Amino acid sequence: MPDTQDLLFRTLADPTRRAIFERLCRQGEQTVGALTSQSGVSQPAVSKHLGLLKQAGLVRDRHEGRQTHYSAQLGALAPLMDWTREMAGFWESRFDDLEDLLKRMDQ
Amino acid sequence: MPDTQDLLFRTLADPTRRAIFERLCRQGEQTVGALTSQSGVSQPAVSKHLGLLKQAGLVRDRHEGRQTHYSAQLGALAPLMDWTREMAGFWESRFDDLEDLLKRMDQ
DNA sequence: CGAACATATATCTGTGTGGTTATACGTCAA
DNA sequence: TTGACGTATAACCACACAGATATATGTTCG
Repeated sequence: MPDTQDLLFRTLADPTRRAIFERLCRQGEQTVGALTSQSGVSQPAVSKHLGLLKQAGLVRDRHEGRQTHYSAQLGALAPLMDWTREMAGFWESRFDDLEDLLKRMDQ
Repeated sequence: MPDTQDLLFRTLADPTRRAIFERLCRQGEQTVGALTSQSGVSQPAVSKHLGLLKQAGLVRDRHEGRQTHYSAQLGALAPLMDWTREMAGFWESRFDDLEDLLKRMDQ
């Protein structure tokens, strides 16, 4: 069972899938057909990508007649932002430590 | 030729590789041996991961005698933060648009 | 020099997964 | 009900790639 960050990174690692997600972010809710027409891959491939995006919590689906509308769930990106900030934070704290050390050495 | 974001996402998608990078972020510069001892995979595997991390600009290497020291290059995470912010930005702007629409409808 | 060590490269293998086509499932219109 | 449509699922294939083992490259020490 992969943790949330792993699932997010793995899900967004594929260019086609990420492009679909980006499109949903930029242009809002879209049907599978609309997404397929600009994806460069077949409709089943798009459905599969959407399934994985949904599994990662990155999209919602809404059924309306025979169409399915998908939309981005931006909240799902939070763990990614947290992770990035955390990594940057570790770096900065180590940098501060170094700075302190240099200051003490300077005395 | 993959763009920077694609390379970043793909590089960080692997759990073993991401763990190595995290360790370098948390604990600073490490030798290949030190990284190997806690990675759960073989030394060649670690070397290969470090090679990919380096290719993505996420780590630097410094040779000292027969050891190689690796350290995290946090600047390389910037495109990732930019992308995340961009996606969140699109979402917010669409939210603002909706708000505007509702306001106009309210009049 | 030769041996132990640290890391990198070579080669191979198994598997995960993105892609396809074919088909099933649900919905709307006639 | 029949047929067209929109989407999802099934079955299959090809390929990328993470991992292993074996070996090469380079370094320190005796």
